[in-house]
Amino acid sequence: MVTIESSIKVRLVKIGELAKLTGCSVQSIRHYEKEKLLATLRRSDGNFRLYDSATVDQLKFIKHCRSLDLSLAEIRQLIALNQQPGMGCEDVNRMIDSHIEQVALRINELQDLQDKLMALRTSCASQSTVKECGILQTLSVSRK
Amino acid sequence: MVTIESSIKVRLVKIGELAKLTGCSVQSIRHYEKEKLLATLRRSDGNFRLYDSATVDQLKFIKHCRSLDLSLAEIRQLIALNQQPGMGCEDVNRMIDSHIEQVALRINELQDLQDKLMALRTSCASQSTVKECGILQTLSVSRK
DNA sequence: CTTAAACTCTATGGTAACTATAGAGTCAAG
DNA sequence: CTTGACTCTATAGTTACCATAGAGTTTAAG
Ligand SMILES: [Zn+2]
Ligand SMILES: [Zn+2]
Ligand SMILES: [Zn+2]
Ligand SMILES: [Zn+2]
Repeated sequence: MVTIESSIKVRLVKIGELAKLTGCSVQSIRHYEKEKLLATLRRSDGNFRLYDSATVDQLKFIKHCRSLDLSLAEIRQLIALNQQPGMGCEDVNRMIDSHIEQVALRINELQDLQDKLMALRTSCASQSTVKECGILQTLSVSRK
Repeated sequence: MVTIESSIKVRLVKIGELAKLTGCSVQSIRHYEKEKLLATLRRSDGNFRLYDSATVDQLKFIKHCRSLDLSLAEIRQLIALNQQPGMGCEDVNRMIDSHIEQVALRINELQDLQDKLMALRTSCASQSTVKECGILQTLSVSRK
């Protein structure tokens, strides 16, 4: 923790403490900076990154988005939108809708996969040899 | 297509035709070779890869496995097992079981995600501005 | 004041399973 | 024998990081 004198006193934290405050890793934070999701406004004399509490909140926002599996590109877009408070939010809605759709698609794919895997699994009688293993035999036959 | 004279005549295909026969991309095939899943037994005088029908089958096996989302490492293991016909096939069963479990876990994760996304989506009244968008507001609040 | 632990810096390489180039060489038909 | 289609190797890019190396900084204790 570092306290800097200017017109106001601001509590600044180094990257390790920011990581603890938000539950992000230090590498992630540097990565977000490289990807322009998070700015480092100050550096110490020795070139250490210093963050204020607004940045802590910004990173929490990012983390929240990531927990919903939004991509860094999508988060970047949300941040940009957030800076246009007067605009309509249809783009936000569209993004979330499309995300929901992607997730639904993926769930369906995986469910199909699961069904196929279960079917495959039943083709082996547990006490079999490799030569007679129904799983390997099934895998060797191509499907249409 | 190339026909080579040895003790037997063998029909050999180049990589492009192998790709068509199996539905794999040419790059995938070369990638599988680099990853030791598929051997190139012959080359033309000009160094083109030439494949026989056994290799076509081998690639179909790989493709079938990939359609079940088995990793290349797992497929490599299955191929190795296939070459030990006398052994018990418990390892095969274990691999499929563990795969099924992974897929189930992933489905659950995605379902959780889906629920959160739907809840988030309801927080926006469609005709809103960015400043008042419930989605952005929700994302700005960290959860415990 | 000095030293050592703990922290941070940049840069680089790795992950998985490919896709997409670039630039050069090969093959098959006309 | 030319030309277009094909193939070759090598390299970079994809995604969101993690891991490491080697160097410098900070801070607390001695
Ligand atoms: Zn998305
Ligand atoms: Zn079996
Ligand atoms: Zn697996
Ligand atoms: Zn909205």
